[in-house]
Amino acid sequence: MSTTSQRAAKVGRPRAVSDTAPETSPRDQILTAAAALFVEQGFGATSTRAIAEAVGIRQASLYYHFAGKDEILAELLETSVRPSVEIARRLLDEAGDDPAAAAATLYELALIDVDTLAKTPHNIGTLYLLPEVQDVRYNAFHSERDQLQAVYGQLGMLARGSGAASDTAEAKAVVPDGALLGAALIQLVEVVIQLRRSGACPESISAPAIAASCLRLIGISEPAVARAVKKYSASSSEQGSPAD
Amino acid sequence: MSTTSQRAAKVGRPRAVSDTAPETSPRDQILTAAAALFVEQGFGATSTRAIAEAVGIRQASLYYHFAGKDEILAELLETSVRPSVEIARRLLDEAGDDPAAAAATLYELALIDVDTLAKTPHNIGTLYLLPEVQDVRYNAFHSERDQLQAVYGQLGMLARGSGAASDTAEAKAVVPDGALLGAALIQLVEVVIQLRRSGACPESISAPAIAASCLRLIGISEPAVARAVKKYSASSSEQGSPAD
DNA sequence: ATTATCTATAGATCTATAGATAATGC
DNA sequence: ATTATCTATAGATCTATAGATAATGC
Repeated sequence: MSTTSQRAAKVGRPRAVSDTAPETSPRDQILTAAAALFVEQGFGATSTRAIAEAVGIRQASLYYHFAGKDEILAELLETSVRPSVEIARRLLDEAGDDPAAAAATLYELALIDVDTLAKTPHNIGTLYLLPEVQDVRYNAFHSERDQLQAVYGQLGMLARGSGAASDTAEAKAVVPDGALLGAALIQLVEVVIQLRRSGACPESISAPAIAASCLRLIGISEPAVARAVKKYSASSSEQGSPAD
Repeated sequence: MSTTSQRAAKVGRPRAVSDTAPETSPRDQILTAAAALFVEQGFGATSTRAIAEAVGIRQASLYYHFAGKDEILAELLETSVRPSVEIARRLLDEAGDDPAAAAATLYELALIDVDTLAKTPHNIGTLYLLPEVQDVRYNAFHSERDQLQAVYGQLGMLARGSGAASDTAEAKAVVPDGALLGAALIQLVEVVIQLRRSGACPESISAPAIAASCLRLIGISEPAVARAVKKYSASSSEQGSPAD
């Protein structure tokens, strides 16, 4: 009897309104509902009551799972940035240090991040833009994000190589350094956040076009861009391809 | 007697705490204070009381100047985007339609916008990122911003010309169309918002490096980038240069 | 006994309005 | 008379805690 799928009897007092997603943990239900509200209305404008209502529990019940709104946001930020950082570090380790290999790796990283941001529910990347996130309370997130940016900067500098724009002294003034390059690359990847905000559906977003734009941004030649794309395609067809 | 600088006697009941910036209109004092708070703490997290306190008036007195927080934000958004749109449209009109001229114009536009965003008090560009701004209430702002983005897209397409990346069918898949190009260019220009957020002082930001990155992004060759920069420098030394 | 909810509520806001007041302008 | 402020406050929140309750687990 109890071995059959008996609707997973749950501990604790039942909810006043019945759980619509009993498979999901209450914690995740809260995170999901809060993410949607934070993204649509902003953090400060979202009340604990609104989150609780969206989940289908009473406002006070939130505090059993989280100490407050801050902690919900902190967890959302970290769980969304951590996988990117891990991938970025792995790719940087594996990357060859000749420019062509670095360019292919940068293309792959951009492709993965764009794809993730494009498909994530509720356009969760928007959370990075909330003014409240600047608070020291979210330093753990900032530190991870800085690492991600550093990887973008390093891959960009490696891929640019010794050639490219640094030929004439005149051009040198208009070539970004590593820090600016990292910031610019991440910024370009995150254009997908703005595209989704202005109504683009995830399928209409061309991750390859954005990733290739990252390569152009660092100042390598168009043939070098094409070679990097091709190199990535060749290596990814051996492994499983993460994005198309 | 009354002709001398007599401290500009003011109509209306005096403030409880004396005005620290009597030269500025109360309306502008409110806009400035609100901008700083919206950028630091977010819109929803900023109370009318906090704005009033920063100005040095009572909370209720705000309502003599604005119907509410919404109207303050709406005015901040419009007054910050409108000058950019006007400049963009003027530049697009004046721009020659050969790729080299368009590239120089795009460089100039990016330079001006980066410079403006870098120098604006309180990093006001952050306001564009507030989730609350998506509301229909701010449609006037969105419409102006869409126009700005369209100009970036058109200049980018013109500057790219018929050559560049569209050579091979393979490469074509990774070339952005006009809409994506406009979004990407604006996004890249706005990296300056993020740089300032992470503590960069306005002077440390290289507007030429960012503007040149915009040119690379569209996929023109490095010599073509250098020519566009040079062409801009030549034409701007006749006129007054807006940035450096 | 433990768990996850509930109800109830105190205390602290926050927004927006009504009406008074203290200047200048005429 | 007009203007720009003020004081006071109603009514609507919102957060966080205390303590009750209704399940399961042992």
